[in-house]
Amino acid sequence: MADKYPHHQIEPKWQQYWDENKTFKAADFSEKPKYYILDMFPFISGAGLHVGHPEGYTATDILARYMRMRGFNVLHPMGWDAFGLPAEQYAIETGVHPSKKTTENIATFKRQIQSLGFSYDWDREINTTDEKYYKWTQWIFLKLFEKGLAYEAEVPVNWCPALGTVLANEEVIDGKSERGGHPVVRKPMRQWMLKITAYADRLLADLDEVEWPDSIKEMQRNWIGRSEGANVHFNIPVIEKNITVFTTRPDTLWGATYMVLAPEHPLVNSITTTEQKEAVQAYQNQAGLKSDLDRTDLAKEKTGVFTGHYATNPVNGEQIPIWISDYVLMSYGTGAIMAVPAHDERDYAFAKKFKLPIMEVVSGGDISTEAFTEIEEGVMVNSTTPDGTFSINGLKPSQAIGKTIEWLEAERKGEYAVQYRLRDWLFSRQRYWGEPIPILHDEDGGVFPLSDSDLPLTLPVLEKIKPTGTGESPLANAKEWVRVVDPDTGKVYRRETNTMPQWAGSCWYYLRYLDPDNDKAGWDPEKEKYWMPVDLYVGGAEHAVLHLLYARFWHKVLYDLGYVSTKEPFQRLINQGLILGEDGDKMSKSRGNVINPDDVVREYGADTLRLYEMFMGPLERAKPWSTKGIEGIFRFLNRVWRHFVSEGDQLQHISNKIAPDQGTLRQLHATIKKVTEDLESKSFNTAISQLMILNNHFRTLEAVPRESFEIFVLLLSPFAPHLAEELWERLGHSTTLAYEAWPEYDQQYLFENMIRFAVQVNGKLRDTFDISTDATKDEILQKAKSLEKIIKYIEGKTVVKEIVVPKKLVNLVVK
RNA sequence: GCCGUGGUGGCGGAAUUGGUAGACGCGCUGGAUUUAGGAUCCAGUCUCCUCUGGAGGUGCAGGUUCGAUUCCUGUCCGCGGCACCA
Repeated sequence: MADKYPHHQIEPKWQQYWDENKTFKAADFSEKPKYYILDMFPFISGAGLHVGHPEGYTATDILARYMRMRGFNVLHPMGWDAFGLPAEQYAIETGVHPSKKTTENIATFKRQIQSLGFSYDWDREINTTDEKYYKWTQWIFLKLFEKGLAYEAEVPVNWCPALGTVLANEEVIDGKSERGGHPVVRKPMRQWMLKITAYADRLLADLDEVEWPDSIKEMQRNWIGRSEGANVHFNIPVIEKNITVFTTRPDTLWGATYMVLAPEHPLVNSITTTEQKEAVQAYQNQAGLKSDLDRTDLAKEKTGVFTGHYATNPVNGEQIPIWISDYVLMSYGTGAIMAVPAHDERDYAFAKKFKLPIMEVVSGGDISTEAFTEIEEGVMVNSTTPDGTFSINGLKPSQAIGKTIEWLEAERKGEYAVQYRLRDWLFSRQRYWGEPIPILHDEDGGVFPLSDSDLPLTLPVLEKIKPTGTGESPLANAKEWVRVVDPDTGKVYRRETNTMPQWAGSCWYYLRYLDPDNDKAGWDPEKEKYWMPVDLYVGGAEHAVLHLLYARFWHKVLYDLGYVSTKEPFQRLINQGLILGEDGDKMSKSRGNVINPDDVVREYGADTLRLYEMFMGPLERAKPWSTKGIEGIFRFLNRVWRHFVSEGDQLQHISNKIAPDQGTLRQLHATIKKVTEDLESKSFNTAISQLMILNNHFRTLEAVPRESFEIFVLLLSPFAPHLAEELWERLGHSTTLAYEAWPEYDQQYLFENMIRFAVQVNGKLRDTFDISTDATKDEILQKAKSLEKIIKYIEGKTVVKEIVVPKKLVNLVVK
């Protein structure tokens, strides 16, 4: 191993140099154009970094370094997302306070990240659990509250009576608690909600303004789930009230043969007959145990109970039975639907199971076998009011929808409506390790926000973090903290004991990086105007919907209040794919396939790890780790080093005297072009293979001209910065190459005077030939047809078509 | 189930305004060097066949085209998300 290149010396040396010289400190305000490149900061767990983290971090680091060399003022920060479940669970199990464990874990993450030589401006490091940070998270919550976007509601949670605590979905497996296997029930509990639905239309519309992958935009659009239709009012004679349903298909009103309410619908009790009471209540209890996912999408078999009463169909006066079923969700629409089994698949399945009538109002399908749901095909039938004054018969469903809404509005039986699938954000957690919600309650149910000057509201230090047994947060155990007495009035308040979800801190961290030490404000508006928006945001695809939607929502609220100057926080977004274990499975402790970057750095060095992570394949794709693959990259860096640095530690095979030959110039400039273009398109893997090709070429030369080699070193430097800095220094430069100008290619060296053409006969490759680049089409054809192998194929046949693709191929079609 | 995404040699992958499939790397085979092993260097390496040539080949089945990994239809399988993991 003696002849391996000395990464153990080189890497710490340059990390120390960058640190001491603050090489990567980002200046607020500059003549240069700014570039804000952001990583999704890591969620801190006890497991430390795994090789999946550095994938995105390496990609952004390469681009950050590249952009500096292109003359940009680059902001590239890092911080820690450190509230959340793991530290709290650890505390419950071991008695170690979450803040202690979190501090240790952060130290590990930081050491690991720094060992990879990323060019972060460490003066901007942030930590969501730092009270100087979460003071401003709480401040934003107060802004949301003042704007009426935070409210309390009764919402079901996963309640585990045996553990005396509320569980996260993740902690519930098949209706049992992960720890102990105790039964878990859905229990309504008072919760803080954020009214993200008030921003649904803007969250949807402004997706057009950001440069994100179409697939991510599509997922967000589907998540928001805008649908247009009508609210229709059905009279319920027994209670002399209306129940409003939302439907996207008001044209099928004449086909509504029954109505379904969500089991939790507030009117269920009042419209249930005595005979049905028992069955309805049993069903309600049962439905309460299921999650929405179990109730709707995963439920193959429909269930439900008849309430015993009827509703009046507003278009024809018919009495239709009212059922309850868990495929109707209280959280979507009005919690009630009109069921049109002939033209809705779910209603069809339900009607078949409970033998309810199926009435065709759009002809064109076969409703004896399945629901017919087309709206551009088919013709409305049986759709006339009893008095004959209104009919949509004969129309296409898509035309009938609008006409029916007009009629409903005129008759005051309904109106146009837009519904979103997006639900308000359940914002409270019954946990200790989160930001305290800065709210006081009085005995009469009054809610009082703290004033800005009371912030931060810090977490009380608890001797032991343990469940309260009531479902309240462990904070409720901190009696003195919870009880607040107004010094002026003597009035007693109770602090909110719920805390914020982990998402809160990550909803605005990109703003805190702009001004991390400001204790007067979350950030300085001038700095915000200079740096925002984030020019490139890189992180895991698993955040495609939730984190990105929540952060966009907060940003828009801050925009409305004038605290930020851009409508959207993240102008460009890239999602990196998962790095899988060597066995092709997701890395996890239980599978034993986790690769620890510490081991890789020790064995091969940071540059090798960085290069390998990028060489594995396209950034966005999931790809398996390979120990053999990383050795290949290590060999490449070794070859670079050993070819140019002698045993005696002197530069070799580099000449000041010779000029580059044509072949070298062409390879060199092709490499500048390819690497530059690949960096622009984030195709890191192919950029690296091009660098390998150039190095392979260099190694065939007696000596490489110094200027050519320097260009190679600069091109390599964003990928393998330690090695590049070391070579740069040995080439006689006294300062870092981090701000050297990025090489530019010259088109003239790429020119070749001969070009290779492929010759196909009937689309099959038969031969190739070389010809001058300025050859005419006729010359090319003539040459192609004169080739021995080609003559064999066209002899005695008629050439019916001759295709010449410039600079590529000739195809002769013969009969 | 719904939404999104992917499927190319033994492996990771390359090549798409439709134009020579398999760049680069790994692995493997042979050779050089070495007391030996490792490391390093050189050459070869999609599969098959009747081998100076030819046939097949990009999950599967079709279609469009002079020509399809690329476009279209259908289908199978893997992965990510599904609102309290983040």
